[in-house]
Amino acid sequence: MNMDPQFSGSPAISWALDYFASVSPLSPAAREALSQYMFLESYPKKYTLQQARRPAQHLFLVACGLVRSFYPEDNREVTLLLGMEGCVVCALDSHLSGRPAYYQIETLEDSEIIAIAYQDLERLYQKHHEIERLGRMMISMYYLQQDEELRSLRFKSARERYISLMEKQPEILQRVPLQYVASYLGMTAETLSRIRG
Amino acid sequence: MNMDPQFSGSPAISWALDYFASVSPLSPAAREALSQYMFLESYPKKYTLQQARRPAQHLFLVACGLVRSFYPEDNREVTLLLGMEGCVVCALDSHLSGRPAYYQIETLEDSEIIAIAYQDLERLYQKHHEIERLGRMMISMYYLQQDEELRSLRFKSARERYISLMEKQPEILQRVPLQYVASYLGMTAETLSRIRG
DNA sequence: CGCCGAGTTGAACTGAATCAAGAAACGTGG
DNA sequence: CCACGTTTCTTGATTCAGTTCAACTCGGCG
Repeated sequence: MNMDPQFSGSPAISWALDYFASVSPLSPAAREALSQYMFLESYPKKYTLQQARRPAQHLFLVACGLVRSFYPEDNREVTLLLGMEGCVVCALDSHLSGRPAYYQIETLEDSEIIAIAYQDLERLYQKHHEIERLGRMMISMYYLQQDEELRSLRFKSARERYISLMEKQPEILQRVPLQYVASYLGMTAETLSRIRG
Repeated sequence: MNMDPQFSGSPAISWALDYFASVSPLSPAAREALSQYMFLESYPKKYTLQQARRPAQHLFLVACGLVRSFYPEDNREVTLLLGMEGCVVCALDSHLSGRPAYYQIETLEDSEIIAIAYQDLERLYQKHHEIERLGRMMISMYYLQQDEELRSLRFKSARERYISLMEKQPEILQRVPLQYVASYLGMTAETLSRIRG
């Protein structure tokens, strides 16, 4: 691995590249090409990374901190995803469909975020077969996640969904305001509160 | 396009290749390579293409007829997808995760099905960048479909879901027994019956 | 005919939403 | 450090969409 900071970037970016390579192997050339288009930035709490109803421009990787994506449906927000360190968050719907995003994305804590422009990503896909594969693997992982969520909404009760979150991602319950957790689990804040009691 | 039947196969297979190429362009070489691994077969009504709790071996493309995939959850089946002509149906969860499939897949009418072995597909992905891209595009489409379903389950009432099916795929209501349509829409057969009245 | 699966209809039940009011926790400025 | 307003969380009473269970109808088909 090339440790020249010009190419490998900050430790956060190098960590992110390692993460990508663990999903699908990357040659030094692909790794270097990818690193050219990854940008690390800091954002304060409550910062909006992606505005709903606008086309998505970037994919985000949480290096540190916490973000959520949500539908600003009606007057009632519905949280879709709570992403902690190591989580990729993006308005995939917009990226894939080319239409404006349904989702909005914002930080819940001060965060370090790595951004990649979709435009750059498209070019990287074309140029590097390995990166195209990485893209395929990543979206496959998202598909599976969604699949599980769908199953969970269809078959599990509110209480069961809460219990399975407690088992799988207990940290979330510590760090995220309960109202967001509630809508993430597909229930009202009142219901969540009762379940916890 | 090579019309030698050895390569372009039956009209159904050639149609399927055209469909794939419309999702993402395929060079003659990639097209020919893909065609080598596509097999057309006829199945009677009620035939099980994919057994639940077994690893998925094939991806299916409906050339003609009608199939459904469903969870054989508890004693109560839940239909996930009703696929008519031109629809790709597979136990993606199993293919992507490597674990046994949750889904079961069966024909609802006598059908002509094109099958591709996942094993062959993997090799094609590695060998042809264009096919890898096709794979990425296809799964992206699935992701978006699922995304919409999730939104629909979260935000729409039973009646609204029925109406939007009537608008988008009215043929389904003609061809599929209502009990399956009901669970596809995430409601009981009784509820669907009341909504229709 | 009479059986059988598919669809409809009715009555009672229930999980979760809604509406409303209070209690705790939090941050900000004095 | 406390007082204040604001936001977050809890608790209670009521309502509602959709489920469940059970009976009944209809249209084939042996």
